[in-house]
Parts: sequence; C-alpha cells; structure tokens
Amino acid sequence: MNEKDYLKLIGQNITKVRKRKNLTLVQLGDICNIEKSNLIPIEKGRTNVTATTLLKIANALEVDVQDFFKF
Amino acid sequence: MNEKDYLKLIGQNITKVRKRKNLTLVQLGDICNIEKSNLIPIEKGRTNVTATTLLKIANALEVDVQDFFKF
DNA sequence: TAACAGGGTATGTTTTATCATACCATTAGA
DNA sequence: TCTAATGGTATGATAAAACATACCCTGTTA
Repeated sequence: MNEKDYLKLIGQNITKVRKRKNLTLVQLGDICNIEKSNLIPIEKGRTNVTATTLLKIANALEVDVQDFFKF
Repeated sequence: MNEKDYLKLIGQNITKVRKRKNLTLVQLGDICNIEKSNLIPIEKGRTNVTATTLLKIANALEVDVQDFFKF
C-alpha cells in the first residue's frame, strides 16, 4: 500500500469512529486539545500524523490506536 | 497510558519483531531506507514516530503496523 | 433574513521528525 | 592484536507536524 492511501485510510477510520460517537470536529478537538483546523488534514489523510497525536485522538474517542490501522 | 511509555512500548515492539527476524539495525535500515541512527531513537521511544515511518518499518519487517500497537 | 453550527481552507509561527554524517564503545572473529 | 560488526550518541540541515487564528461556504432554524 502506498503512503498516500495509507494516511487516507487512517483518516477515514478516525472519521468513522468520531461519527459513530456523534462528535463534531470541534467537540473531538475540545476533548483531545487539537484544533479542528488541525484535525481535518488528519482525517483527510493530508498530514503524516504522529504516534502521540493518534494516541490523543484514540483516547478522546475511547478506542485503541490499533483501530485506526484496521483496513 | 502516558505518551512517554506509549512511545517506549511501540519501540520495544519494533525491536522485538526485528530481533525475531534476526535483522540488525543496519539491515533493517537498508530495507526501509532509514539510517540506523534514526531507527535507534524510534526503538528507544525517544522520538514521536510518524505514521509513514511506522509503515516503512512494518513493511520491511513484513508485519502489520497494528502489531506495533499491541501492548 | 439573520444567526449559528458544521465542515473546510489558508497561513504564519514554533516545534520536532527525519535525513545524513561522523563518531564512540563493546564484542566476536581472523 | 587488529578488524569488522553492532549498538549507540551527537549534531547540523531540511522538511513538515502541530499550534493558533482567521476566514469561507452551506444548511438549518429562529
């Protein structure tokens, strides 16, 4: 898998979980202290997200980081 | 889990898989095009590794990225 | 027709991951 | 003993993530 698609899938997984939890980008951002303007590139797969940012988001969404890597 | 321990565990998982495959840091680095001097901080959990770097390492080690997040 | 909420974009700044190279210590083999 | 391999450290440069703020568009609703 190429890096572009891989980042896109991670982002899509985050979006899926966020919507499943009925959270807006602002709400998620409030919980994990990340601005929505920074969450959007992550969900769109436009940024090469770091491990700790994934941890913050996973904690906020109450899932395992691994869940973002299940394709 | 705090970020420090989390990064350390990711690194330890990478080290475990690398040793299981009987690869040195240089050999792993050759496969995924990452200098051993840059792999060491990752394995030690001293750097906040990015998603694509984890993908490169996972590909080189022939495992899923998820495997690095199993604690 | 406001006003607001939601998703999304743009951008300048700061921080830091990655790259690349050089170097050190220890250990095993010739 | 010398050499090479291995793990590890240090560092300067470059690319880019994260931060923070401001702004735009669309749909909804008072």
